[in-house]
Amino acid sequence: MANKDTTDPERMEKIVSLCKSKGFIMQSAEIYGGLNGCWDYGPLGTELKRNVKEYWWRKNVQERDDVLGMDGSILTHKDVLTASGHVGGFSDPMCDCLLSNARLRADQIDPQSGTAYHYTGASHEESGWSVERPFSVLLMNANEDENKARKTAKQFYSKFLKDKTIAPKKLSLVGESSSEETDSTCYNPDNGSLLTEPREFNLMFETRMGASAVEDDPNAVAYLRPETAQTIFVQYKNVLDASRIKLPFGIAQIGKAFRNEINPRNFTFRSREFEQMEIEYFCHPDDGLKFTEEWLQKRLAFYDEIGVPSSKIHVLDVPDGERAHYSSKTYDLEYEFPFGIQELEGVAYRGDYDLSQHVKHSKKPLEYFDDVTKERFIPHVVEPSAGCDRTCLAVLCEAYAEENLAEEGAKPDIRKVMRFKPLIAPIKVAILPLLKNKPELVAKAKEVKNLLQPFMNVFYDETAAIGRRYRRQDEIGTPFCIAIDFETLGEEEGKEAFKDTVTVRHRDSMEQERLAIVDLLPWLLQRIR
RNA sequence: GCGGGUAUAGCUUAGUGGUAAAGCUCCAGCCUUCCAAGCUGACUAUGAGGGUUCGAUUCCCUCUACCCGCUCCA
Repeated sequence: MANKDTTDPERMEKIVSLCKSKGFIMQSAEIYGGLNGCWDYGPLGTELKRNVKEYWWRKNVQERDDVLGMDGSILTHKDVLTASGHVGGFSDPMCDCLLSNARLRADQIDPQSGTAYHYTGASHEESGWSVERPFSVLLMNANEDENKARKTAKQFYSKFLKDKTIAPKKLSLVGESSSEETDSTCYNPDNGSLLTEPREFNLMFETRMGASAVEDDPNAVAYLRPETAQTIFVQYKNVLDASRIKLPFGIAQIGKAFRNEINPRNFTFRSREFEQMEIEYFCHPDDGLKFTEEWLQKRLAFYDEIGVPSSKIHVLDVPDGERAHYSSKTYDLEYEFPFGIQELEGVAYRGDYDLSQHVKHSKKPLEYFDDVTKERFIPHVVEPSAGCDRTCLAVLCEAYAEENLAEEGAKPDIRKVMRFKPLIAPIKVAILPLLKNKPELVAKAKEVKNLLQPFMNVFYDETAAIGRRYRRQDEIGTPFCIAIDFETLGEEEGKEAFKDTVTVRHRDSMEQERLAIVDLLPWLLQRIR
């Protein structure tokens, strides 16, 4: 593992700020104070995300003979997620220590025996302060007496003091205290403090379907899917039968998934609502590991093509014990975000776990029959599962750049540039008449705009000076700017040959070249795909 | 979920228990023949809710969101 610190909070702040001010990504429901862990994509962010998804779809579905698409429902039958293990195994009961706030897994606490002392509250006579709240302490060593328990209890009650200058020992415990011998998992083994009741942390959003009259009907429960994968497994047989495809083949899906994360963090990186781009690739059991390696390479190439170079991606071969129990091989693709090295995608060899679970729970046969070898088996699955929002965030982070264009010694002139690959850029080309108060230039520019608009996302701008307009496009990552000038009109003495040509200005180099208007469309199409 | 921090205009920041300031951006106009020129003008803000107060953006409480550290992450 690389231990060098790649974090850069200031850079991240600038990126977040640019995302908002330019309309890439905004906080959800901002005017109402925001919704925790939810984000909205603005006009440019939406274009960017569409481009990422469309390119992913093109490369992984349309340009392959062995991958088919689907689009499953978000509301998910509870039995599907029971079979997958999400309903039962996805939640660990957790307890919090009332004294230290440490969080413990309830099923990992060993029973402690000793004498439990119970208190009902505490007060501070001089200030008149008091609190009523039951609390208990377990003394686990025979050589400790109640003074130890009282001391711990006072520490607990002192947490409720507003005046932090009052020492815990100045408090008086109130109410009847009682004690008994016990053997219990209700106490923190480290300090004897009472723990909270075990609480379930299921990360799935639960909802109820149908009329409100059935509110208590357990059969009305449905979930927002916590991953897109299960909708694929559940439809695997239907897709197979409907499409006449043969193993090995994949089913791809782009769609929303939802997890009630305890702690959303890092801008859009960990959100409660997020979009996945997943392929479940079904194959013969003998081929699983081979395809895992193949998909890893394919996925790395993909990131490179959209502007996230492999040099910034760390491939983690997830070691034994850290993989999901059903996976015998998992690669995590991690990107050097400004807030740390974090996972973009997992390529997991899931064996036949998912399909077998659905066979077991649905009692429907999901075997594959190979007509050539006469074999009947449950296919194994390789799953490249990418986070779409994370990918977009990585693209944004990677694209962000600042340049100082000023001469040495002069005051800095900072150019902000989003160096998106043209393929991914929200706007492909900006059409700019050199001046707006010359109607011929404006008319010609609009002509060029109308020529290109049916084929790509273009932007027309006639306000302000041309240099300013170039910089504006730099900030939102438009790779090409077309300027319509007087030479375009063919009115310049001695430059009649330039009639119906324009200058194309390149975002990254700021260099310009002259192209005939008739050549523009093919020239651009070649560069934006 | 715990601890710490933050919240003033689209962005970045001032400031104050008594009319909230600036730069940039944006918009309109003038000007402008290729990289944020200049001039004029306009718009826009104290996260939400309570409390104290004659008066709160400022002090207090609660909530919400964001950031950092834990924790968690099938």
